[in-house]
Amino acid sequence: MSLRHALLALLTVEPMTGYDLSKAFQASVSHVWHAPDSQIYPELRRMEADGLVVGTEVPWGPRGKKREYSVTAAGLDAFRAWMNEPLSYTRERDPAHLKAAYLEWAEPDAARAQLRAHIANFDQQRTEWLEKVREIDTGTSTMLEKRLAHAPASEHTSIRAYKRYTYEGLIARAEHEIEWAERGLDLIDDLLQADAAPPTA
Amino acid sequence: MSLRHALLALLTVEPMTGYDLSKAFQASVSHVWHAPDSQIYPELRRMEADGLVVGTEVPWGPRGKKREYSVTAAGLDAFRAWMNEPLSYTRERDPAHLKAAYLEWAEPDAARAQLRAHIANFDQQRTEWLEKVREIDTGTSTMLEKRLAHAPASEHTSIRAYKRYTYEGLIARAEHEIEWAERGLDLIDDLLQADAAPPTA
DNA sequence: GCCAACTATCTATGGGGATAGTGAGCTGAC
DNA sequence: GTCAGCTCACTATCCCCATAGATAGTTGGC
Repeated sequence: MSLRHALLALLTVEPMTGYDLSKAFQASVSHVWHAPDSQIYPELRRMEADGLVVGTEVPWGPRGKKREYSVTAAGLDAFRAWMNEPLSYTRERDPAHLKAAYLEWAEPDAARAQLRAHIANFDQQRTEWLEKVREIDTGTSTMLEKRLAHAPASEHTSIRAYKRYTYEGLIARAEHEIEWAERGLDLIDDLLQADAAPPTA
Repeated sequence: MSLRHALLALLTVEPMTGYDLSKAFQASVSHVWHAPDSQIYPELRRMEADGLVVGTEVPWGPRGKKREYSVTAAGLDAFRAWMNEPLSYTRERDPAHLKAAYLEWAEPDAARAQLRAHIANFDQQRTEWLEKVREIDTGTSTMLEKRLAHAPASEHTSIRAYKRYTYEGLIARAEHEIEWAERGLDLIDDLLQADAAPPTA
């Protein structure tokens, strides 16, 4: 139920079309939130029906048009309300750790491939987040700079700090996952070696 | 699509009823996988139709009966196949980090409550996983000991090692999340202090 | 002037999962 | 001997989301 809030979060920065939002999810904010356009467009309609956003037709080229959504006062209220209410932590599903717990069933090569894929996945995430932090620091994050432009100067430090804080946490998490998978690769080797040369004691 | 594999994983240890599986998800394996019984029973039926498991009626008390499912050879094949094929990493949704990125919208108290809830959540997980590791080490994990009883002695080291490895990773992750949230609490305080006493430079 | 690539929006279908309820039998404590 | 609490199984509904595909207009390069 919080695609809605993710959309509100992005729209607090500036009015956007469904397409813009879809791009934003695909690129910058992926791995924090993601949604296909087939989910975004209808949700925007619903949000408009609920008075959280208003859509206005904007000409696009000679004949084309697009629909740009901006947050209403009610939308801001809803977003603030969500921000002020605690999250409910639902039990998660974690296929990677599920598999790890039963790794003895996999061929050693498959087990290694699995862990390497884990590393590759989080290494890519890590790279993305590092780039985000760099953008925050150099002032080249378009979303952040737009957000700052609409906010009083007194809040700039906080806004910047929270963004950085978020991405730092994600980087640390990615690094932790990489480390864990690397220890797993070592473990596989150790177990195979122990197997090849059983204890002489 | 991998509730099915989670069920297979548990059933490789020993035959179980839907109720047993539901309990197993609620207790021990929650946070790695979780499913309500309303999902489990129909899935077991489907798995039986697909030949992955067979259910047998077992008497339970004078009049009652229960349906115990055990994995078939085809089920073992399917499980091994899944173990040997790489996971597809889908983009995840992370409400906690989404919120963190927009923390300036929350009241300071709400922000603190949010982070404290984050800490409480992962602290509880951490406690659970630590207990799991303790059970593994002391041989009091019923599931693990049953698994070992059915496995050749040569594999005992690996099985034990992979289980431990999994839980260690989860513990480290929980600790990382706690650390991150604690840094967040400090950050909130710092930003409020800076606000109260603006730079004199 | 045409084609490829991109922008923009929408619909359909199906699976997975959350939530909530029904109903039956069993067990043990009081 | 009965009531509370547990074991066991199943059903219904609704939402979220993934995937895929339809459609139409725009822009830029060759």
